[in-house]
Amino acid sequence: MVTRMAVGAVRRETTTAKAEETRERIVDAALTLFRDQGFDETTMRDVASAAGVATGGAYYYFRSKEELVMAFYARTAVEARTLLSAAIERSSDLRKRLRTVIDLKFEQFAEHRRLLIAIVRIGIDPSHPLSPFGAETKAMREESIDAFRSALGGPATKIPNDLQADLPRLLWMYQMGLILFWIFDRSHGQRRTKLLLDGTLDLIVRLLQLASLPLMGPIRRKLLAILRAIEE
Amino acid sequence: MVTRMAVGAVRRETTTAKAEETRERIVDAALTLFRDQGFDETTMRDVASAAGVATGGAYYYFRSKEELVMAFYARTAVEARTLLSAAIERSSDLRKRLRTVIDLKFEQFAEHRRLLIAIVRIGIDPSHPLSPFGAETKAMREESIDAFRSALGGPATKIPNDLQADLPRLLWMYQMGLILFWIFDRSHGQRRTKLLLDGTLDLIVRLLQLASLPLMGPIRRKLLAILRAIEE
DNA sequence: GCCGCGGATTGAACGTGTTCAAAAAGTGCT
DNA sequence: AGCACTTTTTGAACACGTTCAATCCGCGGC
Repeated sequence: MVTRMAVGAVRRETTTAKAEETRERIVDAALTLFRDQGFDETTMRDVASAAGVATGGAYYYFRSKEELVMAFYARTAVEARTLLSAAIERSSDLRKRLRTVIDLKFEQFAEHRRLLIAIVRIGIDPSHPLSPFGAETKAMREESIDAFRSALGGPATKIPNDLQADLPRLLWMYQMGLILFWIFDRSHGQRRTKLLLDGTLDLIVRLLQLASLPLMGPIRRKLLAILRAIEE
Repeated sequence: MVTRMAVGAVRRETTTAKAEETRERIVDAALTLFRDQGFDETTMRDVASAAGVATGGAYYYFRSKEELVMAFYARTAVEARTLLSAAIERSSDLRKRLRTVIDLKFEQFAEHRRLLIAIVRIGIDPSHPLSPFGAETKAMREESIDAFRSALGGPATKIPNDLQADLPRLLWMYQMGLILFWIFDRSHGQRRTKLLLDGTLDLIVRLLQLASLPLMGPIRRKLLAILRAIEE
């Protein structure tokens, strides 16, 4: 029998402590090298020798070089869970709560912009096993979406009933768009992403307030109808 | 002195007719193989032998395997220009004119979905020399945007003045989003993309009509302010 | 202490995209 | 035709991601 991790190579049921330690050494070596010299510039031979294993050593634990990047993604997801549950509650304003969720992701990613370029190249294709849109990463994705659900949960902004169910997913997609923009934003200190975030978040909160107006009803329903039509 | 093509390898000023013919043979071989068996599944050695040149032969004309894909992109862009100018004028309704522009692109791409996956992987990174968002492809991009400009030009739908300048670019970005969705749409006959196109185009035309209402003024201006802030 | 078993590790080898020095083919001049 | 020059073509070689048969290691049973 074989167990499959949320993100990770196919692993046998039993693993020794030493093996687990080797695995960690490989991830550490890889992420450090990726961060310091970039994904493309880092050789699997580099990773292996930094981790103190043979040339093909990493392939016992990871199916590919790309999968090593996903180990980073998995690490930050775990970290985010604990950090967020505390932080969200601290503000009651919807705008601020959404900011908290988004800012945390950016803080986590700040050191690893170059690494994320690789993630995007991989992840843009939903049929790739490691895509953030694919089946294999569903658990992680749902957790990220849940962050937005709890950010929406608290405050008094009235949200139309028909929007309730889909809004967290929509906001998650919005966040993915922001991250994409940020990765490729070459303005100083990613100034432009900040402008985009400030502007669009404002706009979103405002639109949510307007969304209850009768005039917006048809448009809102249309939008939701489209959204549902294109889901499988 | 060296001239640089819109999309293509660095070329010397003088080229013989025979060289031009070799170049064409390589492009033909590559695009055929890419279409029939996919980008990743096609070897540069395959391309070379199908084109009747030596292993590294293609690298005299193209900087990389990826650049061969862009040759396809360039071909369709040239083709689109002649097809569109005739087609757009035939209908006066804004919605139909936009449909014409978008449908043509999809018709051109229909046979080459697998090939476009490679384009997306490359093009998603604007710092890559061959990205459709990058500097090297600017001429092609502007031409595509122009198609939307002329689609907007004719009919009587009133468009707020401040939107006029940016709307073609916005619509082009919308089209890029659609294409991205289409590429990865695995529903039968890309049914879902069709639904998305029908739905969103409706929505866009309706929003454009609403955009002149006084209530929408602040939101419209906000949106435009964001758009301008994030451009370089 | 030794055996046998299965998880863990090795490193040579494969196929790939790409490079490059050398050879060939072409061009213009005398 | 012969020569100098440039453009084009060649194919061996390189570096990389990846595979896999062979080997090593640790542990339970005798």
